[in-house]
Amino acid sequence: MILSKRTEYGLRAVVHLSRLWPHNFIQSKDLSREENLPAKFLEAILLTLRRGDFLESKVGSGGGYRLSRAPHDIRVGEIVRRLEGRLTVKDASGSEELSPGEIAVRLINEKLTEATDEVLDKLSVEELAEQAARGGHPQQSMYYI
Amino acid sequence: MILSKRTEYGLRAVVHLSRLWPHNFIQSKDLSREENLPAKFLEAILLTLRRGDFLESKVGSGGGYRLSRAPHDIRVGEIVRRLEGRLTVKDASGSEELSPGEIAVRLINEKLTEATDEVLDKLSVEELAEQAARGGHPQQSMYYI
DNA sequence: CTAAACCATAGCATTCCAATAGGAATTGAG
DNA sequence: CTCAATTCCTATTGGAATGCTATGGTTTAG
Repeated sequence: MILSKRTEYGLRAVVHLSRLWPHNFIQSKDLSREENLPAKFLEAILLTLRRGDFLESKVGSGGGYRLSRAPHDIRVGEIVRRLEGRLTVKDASGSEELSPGEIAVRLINEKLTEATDEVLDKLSVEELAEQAARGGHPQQSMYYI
Repeated sequence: MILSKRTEYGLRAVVHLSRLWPHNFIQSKDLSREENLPAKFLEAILLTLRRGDFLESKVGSGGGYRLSRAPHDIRVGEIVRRLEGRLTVKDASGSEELSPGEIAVRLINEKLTEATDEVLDKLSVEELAEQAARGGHPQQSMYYI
């Protein structure tokens, strides 16, 4: 159940971008340096995210990327599904007679998909970035200090 | 979040085997025919499961496989983890300083692992086989008819 | 005009996956 | 004792996916 590098880098980029929101653009090259990600690979990933309407870009000299929506309004699941490119839906082959074993597998897949989707959709990019900034702890008390 | 063929076939085999429990052995060849699985590939998978102590085997003429424990006592998660061969635990690299993005990724991975493990460990092989036999519905009423 | 940036496609190296090949070891049947 | 059936074991293959790079086009600020 491990994420691909593509998804991993994409998430890191998005988390980084969410900390700049809603201020101005950051350039791919700078982002790759600051997050220590392979430059050209990152470019391709950012492009995918732009096509998925998660990013806005400004072309030309002085251009760059920024989130197209508030981090609060982006579910982590949207990002992951876009990058992972999993359709998962290759069943639905209709009237085939399935053996109990095949049904069992379908059942497991459904349960897994449901569980992971819930995890990923329950969490906004804002919440994720916040938790990560706190060092990985879900909800450090606001009232401490 | 899709299972590998290896895991899929393994699950189908285990579900099949659970319906024979606790009676006698079934041979790899017959199992592959009845569940329509590639013979040699299945052999390798059964071997893995045996090494994982889920199956007992009898060698030689008249040999075969059977579950080494009651279907009630095998969690689906055990099977899947064995076949999927996931270590997932390649972090823990100690004192490295992680960026927020990296922490975010680790967080997501942890949440996903937790969620999928819960799904898979909540379910015994017996329950899975039963649900599959009913056509995929979790708990058809016992009291109907 | 030109340099800085995004946009786009093609390609490469490596790894992983699904499956097979070929045989060694073991055992039951006759 | 011999033979056939069966599990056990290792190696290998073909193909796809992954991770990444190369190259060049397009747009825009100054």
